[in-house]
Amino acid sequence: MKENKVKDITSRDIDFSKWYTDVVKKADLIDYSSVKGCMIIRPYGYAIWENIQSTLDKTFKKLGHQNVYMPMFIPESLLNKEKEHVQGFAPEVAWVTHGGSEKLEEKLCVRPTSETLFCEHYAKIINSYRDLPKLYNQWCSVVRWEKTTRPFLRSREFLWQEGHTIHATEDEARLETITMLNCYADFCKNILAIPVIKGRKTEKEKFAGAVDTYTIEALMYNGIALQSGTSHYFGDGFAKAFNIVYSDKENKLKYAHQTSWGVTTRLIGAIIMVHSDDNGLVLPPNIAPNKVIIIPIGKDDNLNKRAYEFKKLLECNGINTIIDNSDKSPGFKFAEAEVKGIPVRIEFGQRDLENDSVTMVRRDNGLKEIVKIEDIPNKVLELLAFIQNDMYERALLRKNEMTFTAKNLDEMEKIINKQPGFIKAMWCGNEKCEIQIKEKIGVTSRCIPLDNNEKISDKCVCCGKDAKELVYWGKQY
RNA sequence: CGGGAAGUAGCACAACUUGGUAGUGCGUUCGGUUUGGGACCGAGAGGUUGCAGGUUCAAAUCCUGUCUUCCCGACCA
Repeated sequence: MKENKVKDITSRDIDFSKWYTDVVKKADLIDYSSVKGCMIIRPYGYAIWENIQSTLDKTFKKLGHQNVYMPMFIPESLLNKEKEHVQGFAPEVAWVTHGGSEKLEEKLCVRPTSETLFCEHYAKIINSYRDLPKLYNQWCSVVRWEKTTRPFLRSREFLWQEGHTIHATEDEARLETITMLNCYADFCKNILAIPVIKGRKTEKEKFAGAVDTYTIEALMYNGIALQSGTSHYFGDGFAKAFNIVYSDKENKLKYAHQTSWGVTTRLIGAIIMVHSDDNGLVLPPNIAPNKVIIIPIGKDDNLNKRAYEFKKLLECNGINTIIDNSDKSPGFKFAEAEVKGIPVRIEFGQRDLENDSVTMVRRDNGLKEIVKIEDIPNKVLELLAFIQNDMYERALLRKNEMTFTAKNLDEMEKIINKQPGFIKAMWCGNEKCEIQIKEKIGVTSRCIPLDNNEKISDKCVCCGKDAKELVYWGKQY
């Protein structure tokens, strides 16, 4: 490996946690605020979120979803309507108890999630099968009073989207749940270059109030798993609690079936922990706010003029480009561009121009290439596609390398002591084993994979009784 | 929420042990010289030492509380 070119970033192989916070700060993604766990998302960090948002929003709309906005306050009585749901969220909600100096008659919870608000609304607007389905989504922030906080991975307020849909039948709702799970998985793969495991959560790990919770699980560089998105099938549980009924074609009253699904700013944490390196952020081209940075070397006016020409040329091809023509030294600019993870750097000086060429450098692997000026737009387009693809392939390879199998607890323990990662192992389906594995080995069930029928063994990894399912286990953020 | 560490200029740190009114480097501003991997010279600006109490003639320094950050656990996207 090359020497670390960036000052003040701890090596990720020496102290991964420290490295993560260093990158977050040095790339200028966030600043801390004076309230614990509440971060200021800086312009560069927010630009990444905006890209995530706009890409997903288009996909949602293509699939027929509409955006709405729900209030941020939930009356206590409303939150209390669905038992499991309250129990799951009550420990971490923030309450508003006063308006001005007046004590409120009923305290208001700051939404940790909006199921109850959507349900209350659906109960009002749904009467007939003709009113179904409703495919709503909202972009907003939610508040969960976390004890331990980390930028992007766990903050007390975070940005997300929450889709809430309601359907006439179970089949239709289940299809929606899986459709959205696939939508997230495809987004991670194609846009964020992050491979994920699609799966179902165990009873123990599922969302409070859900019949089934589906998840996409990504593996970070250090082998720790990150739940990166969830999609829930609610059955008619919420419909019963909130009395959401409709008249079907035979004029019989029926309960509706619901789903909800969401991804959060945590995805930014995933991008960092999957792709970035000791020189800072590495952004997949498809999500990078700026795809190219042009750095003219020297202060000749002509260099500047050419830089703007190149920028214009690239932007005509839809490639966001910035120029660094400050009077910092070239080395400084290179390092700065690397910390920020800009996928392609174009550098040129008088020497290059005399040969009608520029130098292009890839952020992901540092490879340099001399490119003829006339080839610039095509070459950049090609490079961006290569980078996107290579970043996914590298992440996939690393995920696969860090995915192990175990037939019994001893094997599990050996694996986890040597190198954290995903551990595939069979499970009998009994929650007692799940708890025991967590207590003894320190890993939790991540998911029961959807598209993997492998049989590691006939027996449960924990109790040795007949195995029912393959489970991905791992340490998690 | 438990266990540990830390908070002094934008950033990294020194001064704290032994109380006497804050310093270094980087950055920043201005002027100049530079430019192919974090340039150089000169001049300047920037601080009620996280906050609140207490001890004292006197507190960055000692004591108490509190807030924030980081690390390790338990809980969660």
